[in-house]
Amino acid sequence: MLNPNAPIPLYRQLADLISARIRSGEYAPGSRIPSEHQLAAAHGLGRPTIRQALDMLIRKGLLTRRRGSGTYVLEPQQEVDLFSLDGTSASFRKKGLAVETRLLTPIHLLRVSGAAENPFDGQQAYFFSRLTRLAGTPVLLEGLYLHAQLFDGIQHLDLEGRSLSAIAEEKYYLRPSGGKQSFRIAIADADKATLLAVSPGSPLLAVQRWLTFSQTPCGVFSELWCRTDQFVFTQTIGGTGYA
Amino acid sequence: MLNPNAPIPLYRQLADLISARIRSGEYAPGSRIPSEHQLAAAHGLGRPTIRQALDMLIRKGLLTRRRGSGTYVLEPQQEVDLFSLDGTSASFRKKGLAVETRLLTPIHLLRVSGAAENPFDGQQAYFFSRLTRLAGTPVLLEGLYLHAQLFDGIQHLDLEGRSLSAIAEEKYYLRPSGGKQSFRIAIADADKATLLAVSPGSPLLAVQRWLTFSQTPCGVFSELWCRTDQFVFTQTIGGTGYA
DNA sequence: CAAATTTATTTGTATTGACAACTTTACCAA
DNA sequence: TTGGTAAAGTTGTCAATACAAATAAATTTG
Repeated sequence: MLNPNAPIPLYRQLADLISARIRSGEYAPGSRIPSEHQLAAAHGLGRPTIRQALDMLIRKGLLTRRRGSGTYVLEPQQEVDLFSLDGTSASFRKKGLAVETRLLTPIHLLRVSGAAENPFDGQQAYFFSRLTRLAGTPVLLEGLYLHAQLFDGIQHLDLEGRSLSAIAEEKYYLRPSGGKQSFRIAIADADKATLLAVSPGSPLLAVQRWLTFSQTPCGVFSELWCRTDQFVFTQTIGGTGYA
Repeated sequence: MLNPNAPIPLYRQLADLISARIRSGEYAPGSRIPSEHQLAAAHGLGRPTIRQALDMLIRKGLLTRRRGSGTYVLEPQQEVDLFSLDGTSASFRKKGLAVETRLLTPIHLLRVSGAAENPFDGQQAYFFSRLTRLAGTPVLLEGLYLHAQLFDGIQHLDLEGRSLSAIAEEKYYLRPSGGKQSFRIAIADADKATLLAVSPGSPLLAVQRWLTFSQTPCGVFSELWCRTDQFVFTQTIGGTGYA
């Protein structure tokens, strides 16, 4: 089972094993996993090593500990999709509403200019835009800029029907390490009014987002224009970042 | 210095001591703190206890470790204030703009009713409201609801000039473990228009926020109405949550 | 003097052991 | 049957010890 000669430390291997048991349903949400002493006996490890493994999973939000009682599996938390709508489209799908996202501008490399807030100003970046409809009504317009070197070759991939965060993680091994976002009320110009089916001059929620990757201060910059008369822009906060 | 008979565990006391040394500048950003063995000798503690203290500070983003080299103080990161404006007021202070926050409604216990999105609906909760001015112009109106049991006795504390997150942490040992927020465009009614010095019917950014504490699904619910014509509502994302 | 090697230092992993603090279960008396 | 107490079980804190892996400093060699 656990291999002391492998380069991966034992506590890590155990965390992965327990994580797999959670994922497979062997340790169901709400259930209590074996005690630290039991796990130590079962795996032939010391209790501090068990605790290190469990500490990891607790920090990832998979488990919680109750002193005197045991260690319990938490309900799965929805992972925040920072590339787009966050929890919003998932909650709409739960309600059975049709969510449809279509590319407006296919992804291509361009030189960004005259956009002071865009971190790629004066440089090349990949750009694409898309429109999301909710039960047929356009509700979200997005423009995304991707770091040219980090996402080298992405224009050859098919973006339709794929989550950009999945692509970033699976193809480029990239996970955002943090970022910044801003919110303001923007007034719809003629183009955006047409795309979002509102009157010119209507207020739209304008969101800008800067995503940081570990070695890159800004790897993704996105701008979203939302019709909050049609839906509520919701977002999960933090998760485990404040424990 | 450290008191083994105090109810606070030694690793916690040490973390606080090191944290205070960082804050006072004794351990400057970029500098290396004493080694784990040195700290153990200096405080008469075992190394695992030292490591527990340092682990805490590393997770809070104050320190970083380099194997074979030592433990270093990180540049201060702006801590997200989830109780209010996030990074926004700090960035305004940096620009030398006067930020003034005043209580409108003093904190008191009330029974919440007829507010479907308020998690305290049908229950008692502490409530207070405040107005923030930027260079004299009202820009942010807030209403905050606090869990009656979690914040027992808070009405006796002076809230003026104190950050609610500092109070929550120092007085109640509470840190949010996560939460949810929503954004939409609201239309200013007469009251809000007066308070925020806009015309009735003007669009305002309406933010709702639900903060979770470890044993309490919702400990703090807040509603904010922001004039984004006067400032940009910005927010740091995640930080260490995705590492 | 520069490069290579060795030594010292420091963090990373892992162990056995002990006691404290809290929760749960079992048992007994009213 | 209910309430109180004791025992058992479990996590939380803390220790001493040991070796591995990486980095930094010192020493040696060309």
